[in-house]
Amino acid sequence: MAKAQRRTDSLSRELIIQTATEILDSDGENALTLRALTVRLKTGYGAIYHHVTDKSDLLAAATDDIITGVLSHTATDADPRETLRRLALGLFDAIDAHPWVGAELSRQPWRPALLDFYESIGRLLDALAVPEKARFDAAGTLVNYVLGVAVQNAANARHLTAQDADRAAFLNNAAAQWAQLDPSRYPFVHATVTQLREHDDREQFLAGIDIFLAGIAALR
Amino acid sequence: MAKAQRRTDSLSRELIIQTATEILDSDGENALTLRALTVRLKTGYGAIYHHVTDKSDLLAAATDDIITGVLSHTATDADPRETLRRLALGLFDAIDAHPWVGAELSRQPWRPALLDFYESIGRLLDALAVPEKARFDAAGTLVNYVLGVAVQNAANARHLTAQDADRAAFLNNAAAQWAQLDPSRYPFVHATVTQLREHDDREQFLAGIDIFLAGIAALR
DNA sequence: CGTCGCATTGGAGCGGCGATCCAATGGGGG
DNA sequence: CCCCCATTGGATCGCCGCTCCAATGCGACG
Repeated sequence: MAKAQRRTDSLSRELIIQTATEILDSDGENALTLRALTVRLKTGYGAIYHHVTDKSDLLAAATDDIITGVLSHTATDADPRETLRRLALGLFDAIDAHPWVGAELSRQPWRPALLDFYESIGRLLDALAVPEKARFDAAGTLVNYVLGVAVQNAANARHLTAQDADRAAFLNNAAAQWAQLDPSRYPFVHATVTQLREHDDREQFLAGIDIFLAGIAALR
Repeated sequence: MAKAQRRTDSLSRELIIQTATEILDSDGENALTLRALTVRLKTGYGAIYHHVTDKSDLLAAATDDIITGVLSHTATDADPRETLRRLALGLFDAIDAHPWVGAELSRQPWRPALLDFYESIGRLLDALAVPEKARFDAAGTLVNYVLGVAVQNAANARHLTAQDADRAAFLNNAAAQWAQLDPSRYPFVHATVTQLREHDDREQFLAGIDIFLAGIAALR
């Protein structure tokens, strides 16, 4: 009675990771503090650290969960190119839905979950008849491209929550800034303003995948 | 006499940025604290904040310096593909020498300096006769790839300074871990161990650039 | 059916961070 | 020559991740 009551239902690593994911999804990356976790779980620091070694351990586990989910839910197609597109798009959609995953991958790009992704890509490149010597470089290239997009997405999400404007307003604002650039110094950027305003991140991501696939085909 | 003596030579934004760059280069990303800056500059917090709005402002300025330097020192070649390779390699080398730039770009991917990079790529794609509609996607794809590599580099550098082993030992360690993976579950990764140990990041980066260039050529 | 060991819990407190605030200062313009 | 204000240095704040430890009650065991 002297001290606060002790919870009867048991805490668990899974519950902590799940709660962390909820906080990250609803309030953004830097809303995940241990304080916020203790409040939400109605517990103390010690209980959390008994199940989790680190904050980075926590983030890594949450990220692994998301990526593992993507990989296991990706259907295989007869055409390896189509399977690779689905795999990449699945990752894109997951990172689009959970932008903090992109930021975490930029900190820890070689998590076990990404190793599975890497393995999948390697096999698909094999099916696409990419020569063995080129496969290593090709797989690394694709992973790096996806990683770059992930980081980009995470950064965009950060700016969107900072100012609470929606995506359209954000793009219009960026486009307006681009339009004000000196056309003689930035002819390309200036000419691209319309496409910036109207483009779809997902489609552009897929366009990049297709450029990569076309480039791979040239290696055959 | 009552308070400490006041410096006679004047502080400046440039000096602060330069000192920050020195700390970042010699001791890594998270060695840059305001405390470390005050010690190195023999000054106080107030003096620094009088010239710099933020820590992020400081990092952004330091990053812009590095990237601007790269862009201005890249020679143009008659062949646009070669110029593009040089541009990309210049950026790679700069990020290799200053890995914290990669981490900073992952936080703020649309700094003015990167806009110049984007503009250069756009012009080169024009010179490569890439159709106007495809240029936007192609440029974005290349930027994303370079960004992904930058992030990867920054992460590798972090792990290298954490354990003070050199690069060869680090790669051998990673290769050993890969080699211990279940060959039936990870046939591709398992088969790639040798290339992981022997590969050159710079060459692999360039191989990726060439894959994308080949893919872009197919758009013509 | 006790009882007791120990895995689990909650929270006070530590050191370090970025950032703010303000009194002291001294070089340069009138 | 003097005084004003741009510039300086550091005390201080609030928040962070993390450590430490006393209290607790569940379940194994006699």
